[in-house]
Amino acid sequence: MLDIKRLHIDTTTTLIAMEDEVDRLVAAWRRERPDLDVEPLEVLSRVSRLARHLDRARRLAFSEHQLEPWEFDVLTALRRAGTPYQLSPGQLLTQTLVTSGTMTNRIDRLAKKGLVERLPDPSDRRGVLVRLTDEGRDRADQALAGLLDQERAILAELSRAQRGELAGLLRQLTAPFDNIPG
Amino acid sequence: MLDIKRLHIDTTTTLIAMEDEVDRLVAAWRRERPDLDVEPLEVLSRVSRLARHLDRARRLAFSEHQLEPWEFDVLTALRRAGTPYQLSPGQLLTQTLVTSGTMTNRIDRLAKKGLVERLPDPSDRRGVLVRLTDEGRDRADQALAGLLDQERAILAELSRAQRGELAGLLRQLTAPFDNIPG
DNA sequence: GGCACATATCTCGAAGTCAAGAGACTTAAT
DNA sequence: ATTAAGTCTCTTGACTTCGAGATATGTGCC
Repeated sequence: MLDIKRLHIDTTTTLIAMEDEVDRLVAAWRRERPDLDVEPLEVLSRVSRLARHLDRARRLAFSEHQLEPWEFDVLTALRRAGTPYQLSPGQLLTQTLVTSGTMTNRIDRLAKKGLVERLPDPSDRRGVLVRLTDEGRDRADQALAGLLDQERAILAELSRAQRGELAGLLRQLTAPFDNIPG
Repeated sequence: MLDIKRLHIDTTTTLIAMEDEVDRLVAAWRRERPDLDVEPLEVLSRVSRLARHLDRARRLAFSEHQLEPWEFDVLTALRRAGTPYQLSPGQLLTQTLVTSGTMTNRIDRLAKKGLVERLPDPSDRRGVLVRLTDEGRDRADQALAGLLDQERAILAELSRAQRGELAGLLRQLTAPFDNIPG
């Protein structure tokens, strides 16, 4: 059985690894189900749990700018599109991985707050274009800066080289999902 | 600026790294906001996106056992506790990272399906103990085996050593959240 | 042109989550 | 004993999401 904590110590050479919830979870499964190989949990349970912690941290970071995470997701998708900061609702939903009903609702609420506006698509009368207002762009830019500051603090646990390595390993796992449409 | 794809190639030595959505997202930010250092996104956006993909995959794996992901989370927390498979609602919420209102609702629904039962705590009359029924235990065991099979398939992208390294790096990020109560 | 099918967006109702607070009980200090 | 503060669980109401279907427009074939 692979001893992951030991490997970790080998790579850092300075500190004893701190235990986390997943170490306790895996130990519990090995006690209760010694017949099963639970090694996959060492990676994927950490991914899921870390994502939950990140959601909470993001919510906190955005609250300083009076933005909800879902608002940030939509505004930054438009911001990344570049000037004139316009996308169709359909393009927005493929980027944010939500359903069309949800996106309609989100656009309604963002428009009511004056952060986006709906325009008729000149080339397709079924369609609509969603455009970022100036205030929407500024709010997105400010929130992004705040988010990056907070993420840097979380990642300070790792050296630059370790962050690069981690990003590369994660890419190997995400690439199949992102490239084989699933 | 750190070139993460290059680092990745160095560590694998066999394959060209495939691009993923985060590479495209980061490239868009570097075009639109060249003044910002968006390196943190290389790690943490991948964590969030991978977690979303995992949620979908888990939902699919569990549907073969007529279980929702939230049901699995609660049942397995009890299963891991070991015989007699009892925990308080409070212990369950620290393990599943949901709020107390949500947990009350979940216990209600699981009890209605006959997978858990509520018992008065003999040592604290404010308290309740939630106990797994025999059927609940069997369903949890079956779903866990299915989940592990699926996770092994996702992780087949990585060598055993890479999985160990990834687990160790992730632990360094999760440990502060898990140990400093946040 | 007219018909069938595809596409884009919106509407609506059901379901789950959260946050805040209420109610019941425990603990510790006086 | 009594009081105050703390703990544990449940209740409530607002909010967001999803999924299915409705409406309007576009596209291609005959």
